Amino acid sequence: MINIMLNQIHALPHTRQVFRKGQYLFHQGDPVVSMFLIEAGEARLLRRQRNGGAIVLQRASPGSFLAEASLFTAHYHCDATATTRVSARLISRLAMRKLFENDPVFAEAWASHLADEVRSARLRAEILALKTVAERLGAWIAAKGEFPPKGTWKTVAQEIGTSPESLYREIARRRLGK
Amino acid sequence: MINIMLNQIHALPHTRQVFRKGQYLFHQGDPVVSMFLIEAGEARLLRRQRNGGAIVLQRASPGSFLAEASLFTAHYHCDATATTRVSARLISRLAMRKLFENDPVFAEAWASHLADEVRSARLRAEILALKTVAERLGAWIAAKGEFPPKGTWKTVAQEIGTSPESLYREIARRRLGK
DNA sequence: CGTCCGCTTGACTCAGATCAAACTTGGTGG
DNA sequence: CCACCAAGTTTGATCTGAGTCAAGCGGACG
Repeated sequence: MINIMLNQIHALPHTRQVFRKGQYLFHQGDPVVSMFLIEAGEARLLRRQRNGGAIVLQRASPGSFLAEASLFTAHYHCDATATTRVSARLISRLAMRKLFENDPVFAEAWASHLADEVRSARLRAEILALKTVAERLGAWIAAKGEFPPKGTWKTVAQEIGTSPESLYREIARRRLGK
Repeated sequence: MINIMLNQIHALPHTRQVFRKGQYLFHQGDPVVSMFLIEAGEARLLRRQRNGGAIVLQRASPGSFLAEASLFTAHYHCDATATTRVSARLISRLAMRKLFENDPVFAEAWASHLADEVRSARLRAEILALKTVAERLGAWIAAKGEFPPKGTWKTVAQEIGTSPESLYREIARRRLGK
């Protein structure tokens, strides 16, 4: 289902573009002409505040779209920057909209994709709302269905919003039968 | 736009149903026959684990849909329970799908609604990933554009994943010019 | 063989959770 | 009008989970 969607999208007119680390993919206020499908690296969607700080709204890694909401808005509401060197596929927004309007199968696949994103973002939020590392790891395992394989621990620590050291300790604790 | 969608949805065949606190709205595995629009109270979507614990996947408050993803799946993947007394509007899933398939305007509105949900869920996750209460409150204010009005503080504390006391202290700290 | 990176463990420190106790406020009913 | 109750707010005291800094270990890879 999701693959059908990706196939259809890949068939659309597009270009590839590479961004240097720190470079902007687009700015708030820019007209939306393309959808960004990240192929390598990491890009962030963020809103700058007057005090200089910035809130991150999305972290897009390879395989994910950068600002899904931009399909239906004329201008961007946020900035997007590359946190690493990024390679992205730029797909014509107009072509994607036409596809959405004329092909109910694609429309359903897209809505379904969005619903999945909602689910996973909410799950992440609920996990992060837990107070202890033990609970967060427990929830992560319950959600994924498996114990995180060695080699991914550092990444998992980031996902559940804790320091690598704390996660290592929690894992060690579990090994000792709690 | 969102209002158009709600109007269209309200015009669909539906029934209203009240659930007692603790009652299940549906169980994992049940066939999806209706979409739930919460009108009063709070309902949670959750996945139970073998060890007895449960992970919350969504917290639906008045005005929001309970399991958006269920529009496109035949069976529920989770349980839903009422955390308070809940009044919900049950909308025929079939009717909503037909509307989605035949009315491009509705389809767009629905996808747009989902994109918004994605945005806000991701924002919540990013806020919860911040380490200090000061940063979380700062991000919350930046996102909402206003200081939380008195009377809502306890709720805000919950939203940003902290205890009411800690939030009160942080607010007091801000009053003293940082 | 050296270097990098992920992992491991120890020691220290501190933000914030928790418990507890007052005090404000609004609403309710007598 | 007042007694009274419930909720939200304040503030204090205490305790603990986990972030941080630091030092050491082991495997992968050029």
